[in-house]
Amino acid sequence: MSSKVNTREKLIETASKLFETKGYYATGLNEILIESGTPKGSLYYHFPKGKEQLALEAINSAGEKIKSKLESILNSNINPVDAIISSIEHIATLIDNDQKIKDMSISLIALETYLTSEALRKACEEIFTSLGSIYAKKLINSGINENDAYKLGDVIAAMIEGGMTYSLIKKSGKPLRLIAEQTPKLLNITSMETKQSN
Amino acid sequence: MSSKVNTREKLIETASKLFETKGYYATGLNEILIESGTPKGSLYYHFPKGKEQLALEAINSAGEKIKSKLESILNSNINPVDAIISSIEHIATLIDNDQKIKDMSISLIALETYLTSEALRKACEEIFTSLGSIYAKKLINSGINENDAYKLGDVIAAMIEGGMTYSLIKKSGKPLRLIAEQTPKLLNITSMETKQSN
DNA sequence: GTCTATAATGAGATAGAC
DNA sequence: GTCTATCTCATTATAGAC
Repeated sequence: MSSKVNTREKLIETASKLFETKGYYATGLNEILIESGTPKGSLYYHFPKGKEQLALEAINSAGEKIKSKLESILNSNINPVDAIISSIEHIATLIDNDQKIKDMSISLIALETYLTSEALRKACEEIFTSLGSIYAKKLINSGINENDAYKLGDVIAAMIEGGMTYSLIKKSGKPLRLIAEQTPKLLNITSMETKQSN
Repeated sequence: MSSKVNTREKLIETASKLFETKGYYATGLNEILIESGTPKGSLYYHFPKGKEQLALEAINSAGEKIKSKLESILNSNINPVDAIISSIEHIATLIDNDQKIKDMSISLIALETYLTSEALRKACEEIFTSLGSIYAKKLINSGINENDAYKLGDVIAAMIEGGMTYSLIKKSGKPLRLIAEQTPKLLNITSMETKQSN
């Protein structure tokens, strides 16, 4: 039962949480070390390239969590519109209860780093693309044609990302709930168009 | 012709640009001073409370620019749907040409500071609220009822904010253009509903 | 009001013992 | 693989001459 894997994982876990909530530049390496109970030497053994390398792994870890959580929520509703709406309301509830981002969004670290680190930018880009695809696939399952579905998936993903920013800054899930309320308009027209041709 | 006002304004201007693009924590006071050609002593004369006070004024300055720019674009189209679409496409073009935020979004500094500075959080919240209202007022002018208009205004503002994040990270105006393309669906239904009762 | 020098702290990173 | 001591540099902020 060595700490071979655990130390590394614990570091990524802690870094992921702090980078997501406080941001990349506001989070010091020392803070990550103290909160994870790791000495500095171990960090540089596991992540020789330092903070940026740790951030890359933290972003990927956060991305996996966000993606799998979204997929699981979407899968609990057969109807894609209901599924997407409840995924939005789920985040709104999280923000109302606990006033910060945890396994919800990488917007902060993405905006902080896209100009300074191409590696981190690309990691964030891939996650954003994946989220759009997850929404798109749910729509495809309900009969919307692929082209429309991928367009809508990206629009929905971006809209929710913006909604999270609004909700966090306003300290209220309301902006997200307004988005949830308007979402059917975005989806129904497309699904009607495809169904009209039947 | 003293620098009484100019030094102060120049500092706010420079800080505003750097905070918007690089972020609050990644931007050092020294960087602001060098780029604006101001000695450190002057900064603390004009902003005794230091970086946070400067940031507050920088956020408000950026907010005013963003708001007035949006209003001017929306006013150049009578039709509210066309106006909103072209405001989105305008930002998309800016991002395609110049790969960073300038007088477009305060999302970055908002997400960086909402947990650590209530003053900055409130400043950002006010701007987000104002942007929603600007879209709402354009919709009200076209006959949409006030209640729906304010809901839609916030949704549109949040959606565009998320679209900017997506476009910046993807280094492409495409996400914003997809949003512009889908926007009529969001707006037409409401406007149809209100017009159907005529 | 302006400017320079400097303090005080904390950051990221490294060296080397164990 | 782990841990500690330390280096270097950049940060925000202050003191005091002009």
